[in-house]
Amino acid sequence: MARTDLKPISKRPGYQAYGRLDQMLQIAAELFSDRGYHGTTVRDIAGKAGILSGSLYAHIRSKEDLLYEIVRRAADQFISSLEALRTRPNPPSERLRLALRAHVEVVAEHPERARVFLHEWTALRGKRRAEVRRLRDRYEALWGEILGDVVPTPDAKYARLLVLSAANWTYTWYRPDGPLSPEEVADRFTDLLLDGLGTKEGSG
Amino acid sequence: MARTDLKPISKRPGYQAYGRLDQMLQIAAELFSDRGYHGTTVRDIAGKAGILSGSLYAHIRSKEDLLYEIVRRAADQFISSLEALRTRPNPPSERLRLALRAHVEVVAEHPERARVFLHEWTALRGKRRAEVRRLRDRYEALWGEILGDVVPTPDAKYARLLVLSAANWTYTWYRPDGPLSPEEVADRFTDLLLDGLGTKEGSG
DNA sequence: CCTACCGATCGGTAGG
DNA sequence: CCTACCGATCGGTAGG
Repeated sequence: MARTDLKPISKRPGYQAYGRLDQMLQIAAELFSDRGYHGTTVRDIAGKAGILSGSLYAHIRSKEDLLYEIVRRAADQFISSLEALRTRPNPPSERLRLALRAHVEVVAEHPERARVFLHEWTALRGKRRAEVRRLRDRYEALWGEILGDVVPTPDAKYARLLVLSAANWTYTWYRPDGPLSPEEVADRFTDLLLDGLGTKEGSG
Repeated sequence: MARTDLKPISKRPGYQAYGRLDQMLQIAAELFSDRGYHGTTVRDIAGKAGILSGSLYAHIRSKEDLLYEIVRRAADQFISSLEALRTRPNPPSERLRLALRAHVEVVAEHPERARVFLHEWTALRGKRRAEVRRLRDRYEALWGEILGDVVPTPDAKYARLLVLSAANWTYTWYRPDGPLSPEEVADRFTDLLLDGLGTKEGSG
């Protein structure tokens, strides 16, 4: 399970180091999110980085390297933010609230990475695509754990789908510069999910 | 507001007529859904239709014509299926149930068109993109009407986001050949949304 | 709908 | 990271 195919010029620790490679990954994530993987050219990416397209290949081996690395790191963020909650001894409904907060916060922090993780990953092929699918399955399994403690078993499947839908769709509408904080969004969703929205019945 | 830029060779009534153009739209929808608009070539489309790429242009003026026409027709389906419910005098929660059924049924009938409508539309540019955005806004406004009758005003905004998330995310996981009927999915979601999923509390 | 193409652009490389 | 490319493929067209 090769961790990455990026050129081993230097062993950079993480996304936040802001070396040249990290900068290129950030630029690529924005463009892939905006125009899609196939709608983005290596010249677009190089141009935004202030270099010529050929020079990109001093840092990467292929365009797909960039997509893979963005997706893999985003998956790590989503997964580890949920795993961090497992150790805390909270009641199930509180764990649901914290999990939704964690998810929306990851989306809010880097919407472009979230979008690439949740959609553009389909442009990956072969082994890398299969690996990303496993990461996605793992993330969904973590949600299954959380929901299994909240909802009776026969409903847990639909509950998981419902919660994941709400969580995953956020990247299509949430704007970090908008009026809603990630926490506010997550808490409203949690309240509506736990209590239900049927509070006006009989009036129609 | 030009309705279409397709060549006016013949005035075909609708999608179900299965003339040559409709067949090409169906093929294009499947490929766009599968590989994305930019990931699909006109040679892919022509190949699946059993002709050469140049021959496509006897039916269309550009590749974008195909995308636009698929998206426009899909939008019509989603919108009219919700508008059809407005005339019926149902209680609000029942209208929510019927609306979710209608949405999931449209997704289930043609998942590839739903996917193109809900995602690949972003590949459209200029006027066509703006027009599709208006169609999407209109669809969301119809949901706003429905939710406004179910939920108290301050929560209606989040309720609409929650329901639309559940509805719109279905195309990513729903499989027509799977064990779940559209109605079953919609009804489970409706029950969970109306009643809430917090039924195990205190056990964790 | 085919034959036969076109200019533009694509991802990527060699050699500095 | 640049100069200078490469072969392949792209969306699309002219003329039948």
